[in-house]
Amino acid sequence: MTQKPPPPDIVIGRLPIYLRALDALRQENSEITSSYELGERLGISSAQIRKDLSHFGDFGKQGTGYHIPYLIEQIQQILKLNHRWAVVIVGAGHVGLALANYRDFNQYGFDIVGIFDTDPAKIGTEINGIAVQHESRMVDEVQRHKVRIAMIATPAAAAQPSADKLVAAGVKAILSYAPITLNLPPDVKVQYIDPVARLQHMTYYIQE
Amino acid sequence: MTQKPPPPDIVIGRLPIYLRALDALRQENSEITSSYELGERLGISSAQIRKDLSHFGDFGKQGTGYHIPYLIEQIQQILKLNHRWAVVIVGAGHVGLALANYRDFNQYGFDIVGIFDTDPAKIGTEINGIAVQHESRMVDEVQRHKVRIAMIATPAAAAQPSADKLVAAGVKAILSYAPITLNLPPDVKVQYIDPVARLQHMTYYIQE
DNA sequence: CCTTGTGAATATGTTCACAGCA
DNA sequence: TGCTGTGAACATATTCACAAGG
Repeated sequence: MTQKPPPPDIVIGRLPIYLRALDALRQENSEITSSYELGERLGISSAQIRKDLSHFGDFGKQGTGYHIPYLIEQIQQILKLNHRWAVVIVGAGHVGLALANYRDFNQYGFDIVGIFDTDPAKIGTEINGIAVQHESRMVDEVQRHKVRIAMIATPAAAAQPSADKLVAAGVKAILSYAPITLNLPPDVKVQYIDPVARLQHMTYYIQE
Repeated sequence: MTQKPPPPDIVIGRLPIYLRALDALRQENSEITSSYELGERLGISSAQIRKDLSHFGDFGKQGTGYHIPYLIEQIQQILKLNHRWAVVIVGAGHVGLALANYRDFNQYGFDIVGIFDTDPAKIGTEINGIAVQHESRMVDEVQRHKVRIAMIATPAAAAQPSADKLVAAGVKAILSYAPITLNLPPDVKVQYIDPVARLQHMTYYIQE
């Protein structure tokens, strides 16, 4: 198994899903699984799982399947999850607060090291043990903690300027909850989470 | 322009994004736009926008472009956004509360008509004018309000049973924040929002 | 000119189906 | 036998490039 072209982004996007399913299987004390079992759980074809994994190595054994702890280990390595990541949150509104309180980030290796806002009334309040700081402190703090990942939870109008500051301070990945398309250098990855758009997508299919 | 095959789902998923951009343009008092301008704003090729829209009709004028209010109207109609939708939230933890407080749902035509949880301590508390009710009341309330859309914000273990109850009560679309793949009848649409998976996707690309 | 709508060409993604090995 | 890994076949999605109309 060798191939020059980088693995497709869509494949990278499925690895976290596989990881999730593998974690659940481990919790159930399984040692071994197969592309068929994984596929069944995830509603994905077994062939797709095998082909996806084959981009990164030969992780399975013919006739047997995949050793769960080993495969988890490998996927974590591929996704660079074998160390913790520092993350900041921009915006301390309802979304920012929910993110700060979300325990899964810590559990999966992401440490919230700062929350920033421009509203003086919010500065100094503590969320989940982290003090809200003024956004003017953001660039310094991002550099000090070598933060590479940010979550933007500001109003739409504030998102682009905040993103620019984050990028200038060294951030390389942004998860944005603001409903606008951000303009960023090509080496910075962005992902958008837009619940309203997701609902609007589904209404198309609902019969009246 | 005629075509038998239904428009691809991926195209439906982009319509809300187009709507968002058109709304922004309208706010800036533009009357007319082009596939080029839209594409520029959204980081999408103009050809893709034209082809996407062509699945539903001839909305533009050669040499001129698209009339913004007209195109907004048309897309809203396609996505069935020309009336309001009743929505329930399952789970009154941090995520459920953030969703309940999120003003955009109301602004874009989605009315939160109920929030449900199983924790006795939460029952009766009010969020954004909506009382949290016990989950045992959920099926009745969903039927009473003819709810077709639900957002699930429960722990992973509770998500599938909740989804089953929702579907039994008539829900046709589920936006799930629980990190598991739900098993549902084919006429029920699901979308997942999983911030941890999104972060894990992006870490792949971050150079150390 | 400018911009749409669209076949044709290309690129990307998924599934099939099976050789090969435990 | 039971499962992986993978070329080949197929299906889907995107871009090209241009005729036609304002």
